[in-house]
Amino acid sequence: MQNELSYFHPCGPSTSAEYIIRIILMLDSEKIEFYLNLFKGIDSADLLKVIQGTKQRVLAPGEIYIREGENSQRLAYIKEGLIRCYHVNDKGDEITVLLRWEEQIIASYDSILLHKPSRFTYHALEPTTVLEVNYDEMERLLENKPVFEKARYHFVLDMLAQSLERIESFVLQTPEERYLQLIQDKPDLLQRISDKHVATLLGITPVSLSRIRKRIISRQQH
Amino acid sequence: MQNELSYFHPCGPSTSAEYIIRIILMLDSEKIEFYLNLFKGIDSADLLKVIQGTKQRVLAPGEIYIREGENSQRLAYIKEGLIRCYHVNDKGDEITVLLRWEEQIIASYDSILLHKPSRFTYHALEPTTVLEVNYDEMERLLENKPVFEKARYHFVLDMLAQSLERIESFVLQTPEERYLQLIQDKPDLLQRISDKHVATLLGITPVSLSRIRKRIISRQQH
DNA sequence: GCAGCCTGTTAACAAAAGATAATTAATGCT
DNA sequence: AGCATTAATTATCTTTTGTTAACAGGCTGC
Repeated sequence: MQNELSYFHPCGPSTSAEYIIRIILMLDSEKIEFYLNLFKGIDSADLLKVIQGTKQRVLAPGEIYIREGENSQRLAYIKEGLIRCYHVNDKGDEITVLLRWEEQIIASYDSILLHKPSRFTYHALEPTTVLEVNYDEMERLLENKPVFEKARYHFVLDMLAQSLERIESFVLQTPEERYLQLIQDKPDLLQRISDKHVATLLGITPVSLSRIRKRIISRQQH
Repeated sequence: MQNELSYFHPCGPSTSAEYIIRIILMLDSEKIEFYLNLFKGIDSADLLKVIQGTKQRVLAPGEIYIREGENSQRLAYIKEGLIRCYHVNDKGDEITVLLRWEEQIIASYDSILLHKPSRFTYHALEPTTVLEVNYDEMERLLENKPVFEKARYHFVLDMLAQSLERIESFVLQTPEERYLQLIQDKPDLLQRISDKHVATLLGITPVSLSRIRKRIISRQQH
């Protein structure tokens, strides 16, 4: 990342447009997609600073991204792969609290939203590529920039809508209905992760999920 | 509300400070609390416009505030009382999806977040006083005002933190644990609403909640 | 007062879920 | 290939929940 930009010294640019064009030429399309996603229409000088602070990382399957107890300010866009956020209960079982995949944003919401150490561990389930920024730094950098404010508002709004939908599913649906909904909404997910992670995500045990699947199949045959 | 401000004509104010002071003198303290809550530090001219668009409403117990199918842009601060958001399932049972009380904000998130008709009905459970604005109007009025962007970001961030906490409770806790948590976090709530509403809020049936209570009591005696 | 309505409790039964353990299938590693 | 590890299924048993219905207490309206 740093390499890509080392050729470019931002000393007195003639116009904003020139800035943008030169940056874009240096970046691969995935990264541009990421920035446009996060900061639609932001001022180019600010955009440059953000780009300079962005790191690309590749996580191996099983690799921990944010550890429990850590106060991580990492905000990452998942370019490819799958990240699981889990909690270890008293019995030592890992409970999946959140799953995030390509084109989604991941962060320790304990640290970023509540300013406290993460109660969860975040790790990759597949080879995962993320583009990461430091939230604190970025916020300091872009404080009082209207476009940034708007961008992050819409980002949080989006997460809120998703969260409320998930709450609804717990209140209004049975575990079986939640499972059927999931395979409808994201059918490839079941090929990618183990059932036990799906189970805890749905709020049930792996054994129970296995029975639900059996029930569904026997109903189809009938 | 309209009355209180009809004496005041904003034609060429000398300073922002003067604006603010004159408005504050005309308002009762609860309303000021509301505005400060929503727009910490906003420009006084904008604040005035928002105030002019704010209505105070009193809802009788049982009175519907937002009806299912409605596309309501109401964003309300609950000054006093309790509003329940519920869904009627195929069997005709009402399922409580959300409960909001004094000092909280209530809105149809279907309409405001997703721009579609509300799938839920919102109604008062107690005599309830709300201060309401039209979200669309307000957004148009305050577009590109940095302080407003910041305020609404923090408001949504707050709701997101609450939502994520509730999701956690469904994934990590049993119904009984959720119930115990609720009476710890908000003990007065149980005196104010019926058990059946608590039950569906926890994702269980009223019968089941009754049994949970019995179990807890018998365990205490033992 | 009384009938009707609603709420909460209890009972009885069916269905589903949790816990545990054993078995089988799949996967990875050397 | 063979061994070890992990995941998924199945079985058994216990616990919990859902469902339905009955019943008691409280409240309301007439």
